Amino acid sequence: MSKSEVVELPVLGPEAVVPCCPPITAGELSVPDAERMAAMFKALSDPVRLRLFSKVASHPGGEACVCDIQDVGVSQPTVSHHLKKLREAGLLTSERRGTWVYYQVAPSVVAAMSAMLDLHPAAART
Amino acid sequence: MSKSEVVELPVLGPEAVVPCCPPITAGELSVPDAERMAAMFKALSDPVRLRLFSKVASHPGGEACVCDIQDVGVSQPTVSHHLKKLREAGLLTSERRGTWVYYQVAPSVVAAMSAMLDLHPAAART
DNA sequence: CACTCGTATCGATGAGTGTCAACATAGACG
DNA sequence: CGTCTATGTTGACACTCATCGATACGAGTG
Repeated sequence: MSKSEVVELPVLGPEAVVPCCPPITAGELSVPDAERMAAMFKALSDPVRLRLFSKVASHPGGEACVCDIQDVGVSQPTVSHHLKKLREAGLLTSERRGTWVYYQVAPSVVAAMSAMLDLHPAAART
Repeated sequence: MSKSEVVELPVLGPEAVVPCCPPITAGELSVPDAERMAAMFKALSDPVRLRLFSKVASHPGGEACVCDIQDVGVSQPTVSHHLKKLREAGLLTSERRGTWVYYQVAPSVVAAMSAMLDLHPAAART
């Protein structure tokens, strides 16, 4: 997991949601922070999207072709629609290689959630 | 309704949403797990709810009176509606003490998120 | 008991969302 | 070029949701 240490800017739009947010228990969230965090949670608030994200994340290298993950019980346009939403939320990135399109977990997504939730502060400090 | 009993919600069944879920990167989520996790994320996918939750969580003892947190820019019925949703999602619990109603962060909510995200596995395995 | 304050519920409404069928686009291959 | 496969886009529809005003309930207080 050495590559996920990098804090590079992925190919996100101008309104990427992921890089954000103070710990949730540290104090009252500001309105902009709350909106950013809510947008991120909203992207994961659908069971189909969650399963798609999970399938990509659990694939070797955090990368998967659409053809590998599209069996989630909904039609192909719906899969494409959900993948687009995950992309717009900054949780996934996509790349076309030949015939197929591959989706990757955006770098430092889980780490951003970790910071946001301020988990195990004692362990994190030491 | 009883006096101090606030546990009569018909919507919140025996299975609250929070206690759940394998790590998100460990493998493909099962459909029931995805639905549970999505419900939890959905409860936090609204900026107003996120700020309400944050206000409760950042109060001393993880507890706050509604009167202390209801200034989030929406009307009082809307605040009540959002608090109800957070309650139904298992993220908050409520208790009436005299005139005021106090909301607390449900135990092990953050820990559940931690397990779900598979953060700091060494520390989380305690 | 009447009045007031804090909180929950109801009903309505406008905005948003998940889903699909149909169509469009892009690359591979003959 | 034509065609096949893999994804994305569009338009429509049913459904959910966030919000509010009005109202009800519950607990103190005079």
